Amino acid sequence: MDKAKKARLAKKGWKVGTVDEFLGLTPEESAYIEIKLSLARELKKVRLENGMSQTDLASKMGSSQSRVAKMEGADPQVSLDLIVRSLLATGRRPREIARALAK
Amino acid sequence: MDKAKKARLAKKGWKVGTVDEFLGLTPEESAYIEIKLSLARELKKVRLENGMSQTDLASKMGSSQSRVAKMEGADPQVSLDLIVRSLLATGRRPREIARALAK
DNA sequence: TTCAACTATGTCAGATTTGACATTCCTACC
DNA sequence: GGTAGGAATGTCAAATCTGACATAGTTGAA
Repeated sequence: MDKAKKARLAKKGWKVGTVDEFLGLTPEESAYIEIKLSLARELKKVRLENGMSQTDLASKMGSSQSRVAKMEGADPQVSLDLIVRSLLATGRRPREIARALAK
Repeated sequence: MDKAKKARLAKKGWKVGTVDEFLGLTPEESAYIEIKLSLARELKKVRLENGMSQTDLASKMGSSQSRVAKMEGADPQVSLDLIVRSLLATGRRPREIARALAK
């Protein structure tokens, strides 16, 4: 089982201590994941605030529903780039993205 | 000539108005580039503060000198992911990255 | 329950990004 | 001049990410 799979399991509630101690992540790795999770949550929040479905957002930014689902789930196969671009597509400005990043 | 090439030229001083009006970028595209530029500048700043060469940083994060140069130059062929991971590798924490992102 | 809308998950071919390498450019010092 | 260390640029095969699709799971309303 690779880290990606482990991370998905961990996300589903199979967490005992902190994520990084369970997975044996370096501080950099877990910080990276935290950033991704923060932005993923922000994306979902913004989308719902605007009353959009994942399909709506996908077409607005030229992507697909499944990829939006993966973004919001902070899937390891989704880049920070894509999440940031999605936030920008919803109208979020860099400053707001910055605020969300470390939240 | 594609946008990537244009952006590289623009960076070299061939700028008249704002970057986005010269290149005909959408607000989202230029916001994305601004973010990348901000983090790229931060990376260079942090590296120099720590007295490291590009080669030093590259080996510290398992990359190569040329890629570090491209990160600092906000090259279109470099992802935000890589720049963020580099910043984390230098010891920057998410909150500090957030502050740099919109600066 | 059935239905419909929405969301999650897995897969894949094509696109993009990666580290590595070679090469060139730029200073600064001798 | 020459030499050396650092930085920029271009290229490429391998790795990673992407949109699209199929499919399965979830939710809520009738």
